[in-house]
Amino acid sequence: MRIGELAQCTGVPPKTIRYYEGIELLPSPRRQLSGYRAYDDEDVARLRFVAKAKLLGLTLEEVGDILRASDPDSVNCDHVLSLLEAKRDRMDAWIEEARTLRDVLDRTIAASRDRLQTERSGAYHCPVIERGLHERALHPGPSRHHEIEGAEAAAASVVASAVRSGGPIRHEGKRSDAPH
Amino acid sequence: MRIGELAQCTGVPPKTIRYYEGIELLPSPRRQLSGYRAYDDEDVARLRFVAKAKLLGLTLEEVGDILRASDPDSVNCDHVLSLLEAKRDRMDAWIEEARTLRDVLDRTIAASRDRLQTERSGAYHCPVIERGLHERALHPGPSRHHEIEGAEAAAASVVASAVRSGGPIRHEGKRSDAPH
DNA sequence: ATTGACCTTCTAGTCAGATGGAAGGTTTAT
DNA sequence: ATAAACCTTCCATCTGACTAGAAGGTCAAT
Repeated sequence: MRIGELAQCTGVPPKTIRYYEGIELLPSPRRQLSGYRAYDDEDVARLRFVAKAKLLGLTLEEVGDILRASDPDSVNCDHVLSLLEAKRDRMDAWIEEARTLRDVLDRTIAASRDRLQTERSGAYHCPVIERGLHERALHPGPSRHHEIEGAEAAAASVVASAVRSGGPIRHEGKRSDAPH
Repeated sequence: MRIGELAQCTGVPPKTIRYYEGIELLPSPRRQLSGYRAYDDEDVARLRFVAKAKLLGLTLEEVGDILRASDPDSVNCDHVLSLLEAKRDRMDAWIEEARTLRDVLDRTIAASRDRLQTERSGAYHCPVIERGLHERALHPGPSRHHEIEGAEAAAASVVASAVRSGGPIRHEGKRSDAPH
């Protein structure tokens, strides 16, 4: 079986398979006379294991630990289980922090909206015009997001501790999980 | 005020301030005759705003959007609020996914432990010896983490969808949030 | 024979958010 | 005078998990 077929039947792209080999997550396979990588059923099973472990939230490093520990009759399942348990516990702590952060965010939003609410009264309200007419000459200071800037220091420190410990702040970049 | 003092009173390290300037998150400040960057109170306010927005979970790009939108009388607070709301909603979706993933992980652990439990019976049980005595000759197949590999496809697909949409799988690298 | 799909290695880039260090200039205090 | 502390620019590196592309070799079918 060549790399394309392995990719096909595991859902892991060829590039990624070579990458895994490069970081020594997977062993170097035999080669055909042509130089092409030759895989067998055990490779399929191993790569499927890697893919599934990854789905369960293990990092490639953790998966590598497991594979490398699979040597002579070591207590693999215990190792796997303890890794999974550690991961679960970390996720627990982590979801907790995320919830805290979310609530602080929500409270900040509510507070800010309240403040905005008291400013604008009528139906046809446009802050731009409003400020153009009344505020400009009176308060030529820095622009209005100082309102937001005034969020309580207490809240900020709560968030800080959440963030510090590896919180859920993350930008959704382009994540192409679909193989190929 | 030079960069060190700005760093001191905002808690943002000099390197990071220069980095922010480099990515055009902060404007290039005036320079002293010596070439040193010269900051004033507005720079302090702006950098504090950046730091706080970051604490609230906005990315630098989002913060940059806000700062850049702070031009001529634009509806800044609305912009800020909608960004924060979008962030909060994303976090909600995301905590939900994390919880799903956590539960799948937990169920997998429980199921695997059950299977292990049925294998080992007595008090002084060592899988290594056990297998050495009984299993080796009988089942010379691939090692035991195929047990874990057998996690239900349904569960895996649930996790897959969680992961695909930018789930909480993340390795805690060294995050030094403490300034200096 | 030649097209096209597949394979090889290698280098380099992506995302976010910095951090480390080298080589050198300035300021301040003793 | 000189040492320490601070500043400058520039370049490289880190995290994790890939992905893109170039330049070229191999294989199956028409």
